[in-house]
Amino acid sequence: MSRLRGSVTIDDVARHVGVAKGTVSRVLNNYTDISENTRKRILKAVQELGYQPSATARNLKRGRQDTLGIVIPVGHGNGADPFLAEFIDGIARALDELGLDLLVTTAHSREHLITTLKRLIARRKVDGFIVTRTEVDDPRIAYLMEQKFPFVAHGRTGDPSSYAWFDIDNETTFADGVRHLYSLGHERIGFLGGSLDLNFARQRRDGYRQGLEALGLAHDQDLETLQAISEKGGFKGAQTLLSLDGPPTALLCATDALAIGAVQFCRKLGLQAGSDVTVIGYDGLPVGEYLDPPLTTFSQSAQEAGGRVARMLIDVLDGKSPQSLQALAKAKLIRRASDGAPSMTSEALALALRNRLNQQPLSGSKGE
Amino acid sequence: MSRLRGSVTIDDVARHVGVAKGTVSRVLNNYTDISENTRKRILKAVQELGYQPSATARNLKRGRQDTLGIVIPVGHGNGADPFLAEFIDGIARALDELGLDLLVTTAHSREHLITTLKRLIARRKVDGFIVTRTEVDDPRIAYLMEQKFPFVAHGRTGDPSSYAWFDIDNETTFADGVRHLYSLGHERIGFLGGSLDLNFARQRRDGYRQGLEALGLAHDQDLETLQAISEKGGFKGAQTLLSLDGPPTALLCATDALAIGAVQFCRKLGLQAGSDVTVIGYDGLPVGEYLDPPLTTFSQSAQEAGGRVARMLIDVLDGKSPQSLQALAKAKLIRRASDGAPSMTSEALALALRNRLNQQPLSGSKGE
DNA sequence: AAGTGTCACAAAACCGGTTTTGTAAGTCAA
DNA sequence: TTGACTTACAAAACCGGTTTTGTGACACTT
Repeated sequence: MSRLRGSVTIDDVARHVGVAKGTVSRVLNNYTDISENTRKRILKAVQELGYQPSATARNLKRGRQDTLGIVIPVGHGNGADPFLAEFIDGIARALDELGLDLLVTTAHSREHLITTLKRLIARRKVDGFIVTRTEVDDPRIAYLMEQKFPFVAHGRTGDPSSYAWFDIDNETTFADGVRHLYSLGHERIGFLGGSLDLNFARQRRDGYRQGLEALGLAHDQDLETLQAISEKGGFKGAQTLLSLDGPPTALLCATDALAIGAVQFCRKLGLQAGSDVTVIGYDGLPVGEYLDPPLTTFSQSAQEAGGRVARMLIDVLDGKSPQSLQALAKAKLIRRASDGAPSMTSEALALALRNRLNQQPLSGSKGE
Repeated sequence: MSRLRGSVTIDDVARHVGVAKGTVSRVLNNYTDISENTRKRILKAVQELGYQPSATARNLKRGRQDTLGIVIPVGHGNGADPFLAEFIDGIARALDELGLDLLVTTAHSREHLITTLKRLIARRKVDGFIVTRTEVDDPRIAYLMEQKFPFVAHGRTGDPSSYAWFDIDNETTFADGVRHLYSLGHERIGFLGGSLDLNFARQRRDGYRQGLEALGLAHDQDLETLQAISEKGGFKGAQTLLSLDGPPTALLCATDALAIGAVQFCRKLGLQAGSDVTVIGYDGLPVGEYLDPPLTTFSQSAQEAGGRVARMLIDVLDGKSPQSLQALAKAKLIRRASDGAPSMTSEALALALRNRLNQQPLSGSKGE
């Protein structure tokens, strides 16, 4: 595996002009102690020979890689996360303007996540990390802080006080969601969430509770269900909640994937999402617009978030204090057609559901 | 932006043991001319000090980066490509096993694509490239071949004879699609494709034509439409084809995004996809399963393709001849529910459509 | 006229590894 | 016993840059 690309080096340029290589370097790095004449000759030679400095050699001396890293957790669900794809796009765009690059690796378990982090740090392949999908008690963040290695988190952990992060105000967003549903006329509002290990899932659940409390609505533990964050999980969650004696007339879902599965369950029972049952998601996935009914969802621009986080990390590398780099954004409700005033009360819904279920016993989940 | 990570160097290890640093290097690289005793002492010190070699320094000498690059075209559509997300996952997994990493950059125009390629090559940040979404006449591939820089393409170009590639047999797949539709009873089969600059789009169109010919069906140019590869494009394409005097009873779409838009158009007109009109996509997007109706589609494993391509690139770097690294795979039809026997003839469909269109004039496209 | 700066560049050190070259000590055959 | 090989390692060169140090030529004071 040899990669002996016989490319032009700084020595070639120096020899071509007849100066020392240090001089060439100084010209290229805009030092002032070079005569105009020499500068021109060197620049011309650089042009002619098509010289570009080797990032590796430069990095070795500078101790910097001009490369940021991101480790993506994969495999604990089905396929890649559409949010992350746009997020990475946003990062790459921001970095491109600064001449930095992004190293992407994946990890399929918690241990592997840390192993990969360690390897990249030890080998000095990156200058800093972007951490996504933070957990309440996140081993990656613990490790990076312990190592004092620069990073920025997209999402917070249980104690977000001492590192840089960018996050959505999940609590407020979900409290707003509850308020929105209440204003539509819903009083029994269900929450379909994900594992509380994930910080955003916990915050969204908390926001849901806060929303209920602010409105003086009773909190009913039965109206909360936590599932795997996937369409399948959404299907099961909707099944759980709608099988209650007093089913919710609206389902606030922690992600679009959950909402999509919930809508599917409704359709399976012949319920119209948007009138018989209201379903709201979160993520603003483009495909939501093409579902039936088009999905009402909270949206943040993943691309924008990526750019923002990348720039924050660069600030950290420039020596800014991480504590001063903490920002909260709000998600926007995109109303499409899966929400609306309830067409029946919880009691009527329960009755309708009982009839359907008797007619048509469930197969448990959509199967292949 | 200083990154003076005071980490352990090979000199520290050498001094700690009392040997020359070359000796340490030889131990770590499994040279045989080291006594068992010395080897043990060095290994112990490495362990104790937690030494890990700097990738940068090693790369400088070796002239190799242990890093592969991928440049993703973005921005000429809406958001990130879900296929690519899984594809990258597949690459990253394969590379992880070999201790290599993946550098991801994005480019938002043709020129930018080449600029980025040039920069990465000149700066020697990567050892080879993976090129995706090949065009019939692809400037990236032309450039890489001219530079003799190692790469593997996912997808072919007009002349795929002299480089390494992995591709789906688009022609056969789409010819099979036509055969499948014919066997269901369809005789007027439409094709909803994308720009012929993209090689896969062209091949799928060609496969469609070949399928018709093999079955002795007439080829009607009106039954082909090319649109932007997006849900919006699919919506417009379906509108175009179904507005014909003799509309197709089945739509073979070049991608899932197109199919999703086409199904939306059908729904808007009150047509049931799967009976009134058959729609088949290509990509096997997971979300297709949760559409109404669940989308019938051709599928290839993006993740598998990523792994395959990564391993091919490593073979190229190891010196294998690119010509010997060319592989064609087949996509599999995943039958869900958007295809079926036609419920009406083309004439009946035309009549039905005319009535709908009079009742309910179109807004042109789905709006916000 | 000698001392002092400045200018513009050369020369060399350095970053942290790998690889080549050199060599003292031990082994073996003649 | 001596020359030829091994063995096991030290020393140095090298990768391609950046940065520090050194220096000759000239201008400018006093």
